[in-house]
Order: sequence, then structure tokens, then C-alpha cells
Amino acid sequence: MAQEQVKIPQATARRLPLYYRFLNNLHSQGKQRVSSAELSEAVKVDSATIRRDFSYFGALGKKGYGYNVNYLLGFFRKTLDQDELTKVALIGVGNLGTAFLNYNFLKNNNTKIEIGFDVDESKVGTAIGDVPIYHMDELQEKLIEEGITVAILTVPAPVAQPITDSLVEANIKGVLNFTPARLNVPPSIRVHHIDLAVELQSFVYFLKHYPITEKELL
Amino acid sequence: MAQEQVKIPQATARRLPLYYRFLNNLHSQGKQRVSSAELSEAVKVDSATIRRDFSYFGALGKKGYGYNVNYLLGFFRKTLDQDELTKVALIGVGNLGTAFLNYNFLKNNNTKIEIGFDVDESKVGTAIGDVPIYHMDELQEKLIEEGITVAILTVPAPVAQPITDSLVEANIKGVLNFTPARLNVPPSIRVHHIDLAVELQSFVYFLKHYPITEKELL
DNA sequence: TATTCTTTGTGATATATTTAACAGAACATC
DNA sequence: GATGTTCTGTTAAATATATCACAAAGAATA
Repeated sequence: MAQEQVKIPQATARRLPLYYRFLNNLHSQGKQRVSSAELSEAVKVDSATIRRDFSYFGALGKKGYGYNVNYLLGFFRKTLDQDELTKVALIGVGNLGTAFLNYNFLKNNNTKIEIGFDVDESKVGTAIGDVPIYHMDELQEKLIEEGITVAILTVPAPVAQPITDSLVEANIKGVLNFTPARLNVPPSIRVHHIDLAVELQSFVYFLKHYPITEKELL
Repeated sequence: MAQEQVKIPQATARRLPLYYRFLNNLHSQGKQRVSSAELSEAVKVDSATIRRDFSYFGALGKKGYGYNVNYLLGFFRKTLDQDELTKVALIGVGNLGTAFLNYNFLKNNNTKIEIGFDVDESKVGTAIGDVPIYHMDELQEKLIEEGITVAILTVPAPVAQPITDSLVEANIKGVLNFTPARLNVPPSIRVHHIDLAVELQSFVYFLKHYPITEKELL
């Protein structure tokens, strides 16, 4: 498993998949080179931040030229383990879950939803976006069988914790939690929480209380 | 429109809706008081961070006692403008959009999706979770008519920019963008970008490259 | 009332992240 | 080549965020 020499800041790590996607776009548009300023325009991240981010991986660009799209893409492919597939399970095939299944992470990706689970008998046995749906009763068995260690949790809030306990027993290592519940897990397990209601509410709060500054208007 | 005396840090502002929700939970469980340590356990935020967050609004607690749930709830209700409803439009009634419509922000909320838009004729004229769906052609007319200034964008990536341009013309002030596209908008308009694919990919990157530290295992 | 216990609010500090600014390397042009 | 231009990589500084640690206020108990 690839491990950086020097630890990459988390903020940088979060932007890597974004850079990767836009580099892919540029590549398929036939672009050969790109400057941090151009990339900044596309991904809406300050160009100094982009240069700094890239510099954690060494000198990837050339002064006066910019970055070679192919080279950068190849580099990130390796760095982001694009060759090594991570299998993901989706727990809860409601509207949000179905959105994930239909998205199913396009081409060029190292991440694939392999299996879905729900309690709804009308969904069990079907496939959505080529992903087979199993009954929640088979959760542990199937996860262990497939060696899946990452789960996306899109179930109703009241069952989030019991299902998480079950995931933990099935040896899961990370849970991407889209329910409003805050999960209790052993410290060896990573949970990342994305709360759509909170996102909307804090966005509205920002709109009301944080007027656009002079500086931003420039 | 309420405006703080002192600017609240953004990180704090993002946590406010979370606190508010958990305080509501406590209240409906009949709890009278809560300490920062208890709240910390529930929302998974360090207790010192919670105390600091609260302290931006003044001395809301009592030493040796904690916080009075009712008082705090009342205070946040005012602070978060829970009495003033913000109307939101949902653009794009696919799976993700439908998830939002069905969620529709429960009781006690200052945020409500009032109207949805899609191009799919089979959806136009129906209502999902009590929210009426109109054709995208009527976007500008309806938004202006209803005085809606916040939009959730859940459309396919290729149409994200043209639709955003249309939203801007209709006087929208904020866009919560769930498409992978990075939007170009005038500087007076706020965009918050939530990219589900990037979230998943960077989460997987974390799992692989950031082993749990000693400290976290305590 | 005296004593002990609890828990806040915050100064001090640590950690993390962003941004400005620019020297110098490499490109482009003549 | 010589000259001017472009654009990186990075130093320094600013900004933002989180956490420790503890005095002091008040609650609880005896």
C-alpha cells in the first residue's frame, strides 16, 4: 500500500480527487499543458494553494511552462491508487442510495459500489445500475464473503446505530454516514459524516449572516 | 435581519444547526440541563470546542451546572432565525433531488423546499412530499413570483452551468451545488459545493493513507 | 455554614490552512 | 545567443481552528 514520505495535509488530500477529475477532463479535451492559474479557474481553488498542494509530492511542474497534463495525470493515478479497486457497500437503497447507485463513479475510478442492501423485499434480488441488492439479513455474510471494508450508510436515522454495530462486526473499516445520527464506533474505525440537513441549514445561515465582503467583490 | 456583534468563526457557524438539532432531541426527551461533556458525547465534537462555540454568543451556561436546555434552545432559535422561514427551490428532481423532497426538513425548521423543477413531463404537475414540481421552462417566472433566493442544484452536470446562469438572472443569492461541475457566478452570489463523488474518493484515500494514530486509539 | 464537587469561560498554546510575494528556472522570440 | 516573459516552488506571514488546562463561580452535600 502506497504511503507518502511526508504526510500530506488533510485539506490537500481532500482536493486530490478533484484535481484528478479536472485533469482527466483536460486530457480528454486534448490539452497538453496546464498552468496553476488555469487549473485554479477550473476547480475554483487559489492557484497558490494548487501549487502548494502539488509541491507536497515534489516538483511536478516546470517553471515558465506549467504542468504536463499527461505526466500529472499519471502521477496522480499512482498516488491515488487508481489501479487498485476499493469495493464499497451501499446500505439503504432509498432515494439517496439509488442516486449513488446510478452515479456509480464513472470511468477511471478506483472506487466502486459492489453491492447494495435494503429491507424492502421489492428491491431485494434486483439490480440498480448493475449493482445487486441483497436483504439486510445477509449483510454480514456478504460483506465478509466479498471482503468489503467500506460502507456508505443511507438508511433511516433510527436504524443507523444498530446497522453500524452490525457493520463493525462484519469488519468494516470506514463508514460514510449520510444519516443525521452520530455513530458510536470503536476508535479503530473511521466515520465521515455528511449531514445534508445541516449543510443546507448552515448554508442558509451563511447567506443571511455573512454578507459578501469588499474583497470578494474584486 | 439579525447580525452578530462579533463575527462568529465559520467553523462554529457550521456546527450551530447540529447543536440545535441535538438540543431539540434533549428537549423532547425531557432533559432540563446538559453539560458540554454530555453534548460532546452526543454530537462528537470536543467539549472545549463546544464551550468555545457557545461563548461567542456570551455566557450561556452556569459554572458547576452546565446549560439549561430550554434557555439554550430558545437562544439558538433566535440566533438561527428559526422563526423566519427561508424558502428554497430544488432544481432537478432525480434520485438525489427526490431524497431532499422527501426529507423536507422536518419540524422546527427555518428552511423549506417550496418548489421543484424538472424537464421530465411525467414529473411536472405532480407533487413529491407536498412540494409541487414545475417545468424548467417556468424556472425564472416562478422563482421571481415566489421570491425564492436559495436553490439546491441536483441536475446532470452538463446542464449545471446554463441552469445556474438562469438562476442568477432570476435573482438567486445562493446555490447549493450537488453536481460535479464548478459553477461560474458573479461574485455577489454564494455557491457551496458538495461533491458526493469527491467525498467518497477522498474518504477512501484517508482510509488507505491515514492509519489511526496512537492518540486516536485512546 | 463549611466543604467538596462540578463545570463553565477563557488565556495560552498548538495545529492547520491559506495566501502573498518573489527569486530564479525554463520557455519563447528575435 | 540575448532578452523579455511566464510560471513554478517556496519562504514568510496571515488567518483560522482546535485543544489544554485552570481559576473561579456556583451547585451539592453534609
